[in-house]
Amino acid sequence: MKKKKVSIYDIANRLEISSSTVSRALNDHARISEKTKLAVRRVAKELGFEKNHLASGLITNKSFTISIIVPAVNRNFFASAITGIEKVASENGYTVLICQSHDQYEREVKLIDTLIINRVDGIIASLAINTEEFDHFRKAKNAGIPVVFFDRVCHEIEDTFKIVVNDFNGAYLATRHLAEQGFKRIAHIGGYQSQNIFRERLAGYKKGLSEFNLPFDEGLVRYCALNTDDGTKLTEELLQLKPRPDAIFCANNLTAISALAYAMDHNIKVPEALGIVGFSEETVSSLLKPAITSIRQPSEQMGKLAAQKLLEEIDAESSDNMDYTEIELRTELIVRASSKLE
Amino acid sequence: MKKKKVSIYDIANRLEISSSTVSRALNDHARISEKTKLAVRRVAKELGFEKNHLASGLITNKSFTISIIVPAVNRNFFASAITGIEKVASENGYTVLICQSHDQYEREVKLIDTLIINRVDGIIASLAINTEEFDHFRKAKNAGIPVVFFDRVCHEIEDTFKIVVNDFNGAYLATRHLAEQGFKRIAHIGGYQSQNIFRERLAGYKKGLSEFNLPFDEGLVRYCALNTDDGTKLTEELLQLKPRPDAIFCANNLTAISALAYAMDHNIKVPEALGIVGFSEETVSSLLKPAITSIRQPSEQMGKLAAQKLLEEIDAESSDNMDYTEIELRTELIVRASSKLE
DNA sequence: TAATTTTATGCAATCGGTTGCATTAGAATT
DNA sequence: AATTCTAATGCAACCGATTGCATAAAATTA
Repeated sequence: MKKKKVSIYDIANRLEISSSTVSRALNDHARISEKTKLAVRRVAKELGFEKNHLASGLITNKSFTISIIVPAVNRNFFASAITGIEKVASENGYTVLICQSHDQYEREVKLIDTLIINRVDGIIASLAINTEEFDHFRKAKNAGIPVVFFDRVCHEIEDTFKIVVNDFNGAYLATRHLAEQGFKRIAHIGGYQSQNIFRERLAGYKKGLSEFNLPFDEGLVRYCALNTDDGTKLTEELLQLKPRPDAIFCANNLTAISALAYAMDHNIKVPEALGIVGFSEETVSSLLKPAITSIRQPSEQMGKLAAQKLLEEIDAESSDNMDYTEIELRTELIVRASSKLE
Repeated sequence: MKKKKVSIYDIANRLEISSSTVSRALNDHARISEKTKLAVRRVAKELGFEKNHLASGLITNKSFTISIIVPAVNRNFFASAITGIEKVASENGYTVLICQSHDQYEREVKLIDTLIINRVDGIIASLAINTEEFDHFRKAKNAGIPVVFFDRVCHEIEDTFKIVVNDFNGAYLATRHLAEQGFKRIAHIGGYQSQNIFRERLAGYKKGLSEFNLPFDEGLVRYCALNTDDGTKLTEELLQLKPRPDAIFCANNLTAISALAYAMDHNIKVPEALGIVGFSEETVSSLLKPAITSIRQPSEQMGKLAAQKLLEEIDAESSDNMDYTEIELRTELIVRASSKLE
């Protein structure tokens, strides 16, 4: 049984004033004298008063809770984004509800429903890999709940902030780097093209190729859910092609790691016989032998920005005058052993 | 601006009955006729009614929210425990609030305060590595909020459920395995001994040694926070000893991965010149070359159990008749290349 | 000193459900 | 037909904080 807690009425009784005065004093209302405010604060502290958010939320129609929906929390990129979001949120007195879609569209839809019912004040989301339809987010918007997308964003809904990195450029940097190292047949393990970011990464890959006059060959490209199983299977497929590709640019890091594992299993020397570059970093990227070259994304920064934009929108009186820009951050190429031919 | 929503009063008006009847009908109260219930449900659906949890929570003093506090969400063990907790929680209509202590005692204390203020219905926690004092958890208990510990548990507070694995046995299995493979000088990178699980793992290690008549040598043991930096530094220290250890049993997986990385950097062949075994699995454990032998923990199962026990305690009228057992699950040795001499 | 303004506080309704107790209508019993 | 019982529903208080409006007290002005 949860204990009864100290309420503003207890403070009011003790000081023989009304509860409205206590409420106003605690909220630092201008119409309350300094003397009363001090007294109220003192007694509040004395009794160990803690505001009941349920009660104030009921009347102000706010929960001071925002929610994050990500595919999975155990990927480094999302974990650091979450860390960034949490920092900004807690600074502003918000609690953060973390939800995992496990990259399943159906779960994402259900989660949004739950969040609407629970009246969260805002939602930050990165789409499940198979989400191609966005009515659930529109439903949230219609319920008056602001939505901010990051990384895997939805362009179909225009009145939302979007925080992305320059995926095109990142992929271009990665591919160019491989070409500069002298690799000639550069394959690509990409994500399903339903997600914009993976289309961008494919486009950047193409640009990287063409800049070095390397032909784009659809046969060297594979699309998948970017998990380890896919990575292993598709690496095998690619490496059985004749002639064999001499490098792979992977659209995420898990597939890059599985590509590396596959190569080593089959005595294919990395980077001599196969150059590998990944996208976004895992904690272990630098620990693997050879360490994996990768595109670093400012994940925590993205999280912070997403949270800031969301709070901005929550605080705005009406969302009519919102300037819904898409914010694009820069990526960085981190060269490690898996792609360096010297 | 959040939109006004349909309330039970809207349903009551439409049907020209009282709000209490609507409330009871929706809660399937025995005293309401089937006919009325059906009508209420129909209209509720028609109008798109969604119960306001703030309002009902205010009066029932429940939030239908439970919270998890873990050191970090981006470790595989915690991520799967969270997944387990979420499954059980959502089946029972609870929302899960995930918090990260980032392995810092101070943050853990703050988080608990926030949770108490937010009136969560229960807390599931795995301690920060430097938590040696538990008043914050007692405070939660005193506020009437049940606490369940898992993995890194607190034995000082007796009236809580605790879900653990047999750390002693896991460590014993790991060490015995190394000894069986013929390794003679087995070192140990352990966690700070403030945490019970790391004391257990050390004890299991000792038993494994003694069973094979290998002497326990304090000089071969190091204690740390078990992050990658510590792992790298301490591996270096250990490998510079003369005579050099020929195997390392690491108390977690991150340190095992860094030990492997260090060895490969310095041309020390694994497993021939150095056997490595870790504790608990990361997604990449099996992808590394050589793949790392490890102790597998039933992490999702632990999460499920923790959630079940917590809900049990929440539902119990008074906590007097709770049977606070410590539940111990089994670990399993997964032998991979990093320790197999053949 | 009376009238007016300013400042500080209280009253009471409200948010949206829940619940103990009272009430009504209808069925069952005598 | 009168009485008792039961099933179904309504009344109204309540959870704890917020807030528009009223009012009292103090300060200022005429």
